[in-house]
Amino acid sequence: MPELPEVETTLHGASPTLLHQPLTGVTIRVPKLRLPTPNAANIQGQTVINLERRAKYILAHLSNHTTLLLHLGMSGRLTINKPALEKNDHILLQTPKGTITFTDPRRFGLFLHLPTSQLASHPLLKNLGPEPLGATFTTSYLHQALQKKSTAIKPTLMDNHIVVGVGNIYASESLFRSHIHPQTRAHQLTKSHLNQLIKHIKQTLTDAIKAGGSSLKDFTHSNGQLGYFQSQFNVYGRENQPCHRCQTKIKKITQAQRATFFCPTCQKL
DNA sequence: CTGAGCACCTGAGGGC
DNA sequence: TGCCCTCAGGTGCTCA
Repeated sequence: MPELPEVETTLHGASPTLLHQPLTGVTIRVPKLRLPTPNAANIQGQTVINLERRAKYILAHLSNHTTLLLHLGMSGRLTINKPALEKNDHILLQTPKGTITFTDPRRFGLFLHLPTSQLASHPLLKNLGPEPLGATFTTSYLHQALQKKSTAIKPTLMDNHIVVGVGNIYASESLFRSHIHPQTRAHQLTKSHLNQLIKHIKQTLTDAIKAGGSSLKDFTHSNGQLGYFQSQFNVYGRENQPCHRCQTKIKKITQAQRATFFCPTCQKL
């Protein structure tokens, strides 16, 4: 999937087609993604009055006090004005500016239609931690949040209760930049470690957003262009290749059933 | 409450 | 060519 930078890039890519536009055509071609999909008739004709991102969700607020909640899952993608309908094109949103197609082969994505007033208390949203790029994601917050966490820092960074939007790629990349070993127990990190970590999470995500998101197998910009942050990865996907900093071979391990990449020399336990 | 493991699902790529 | 295995960006549920 798309991690936070890809979601952010997708949102910006789709915005000119959707924002302040009426949804003149809505086609929903799949009964359920991760959860059942809504009835197109309830969405059609509404105008998109605002677009925002929360964690990896894209929220499209509609004129009738309802909101479309979109999550790209692992393999979801939005494309503008796709020339032909293909397999796994699940949802089409048409406005006078163009058509947005939501494609998601694995169907781990989400498309829900909810009253806007219910968003804050919705089970998927109510327990989310702070935004990594927000002002409340600080060293003292993280220190407090990790105090009782004896789990390894890498999977902990991917826990949405602690902080949202840090996925498998950027967790590894941020830890590398911070010189922190991914297996370090979260509560053992000092404030100085956490200060570095916060700084590098923000920096890594910001760099990736500037670069237009990473271009992994299933991700392209909404306009079809490829992001190029991928070429800047220091550790992710680089098993056995030399560390950019010290030439040691990058190691791959498994944590919480997910691949973790790190440099055993630069990142000490 | 916590942490570990499994679940959802398709498609790409490697080995034989 | 084809079969089988493993792996992939996420995240919520169940069970011990």
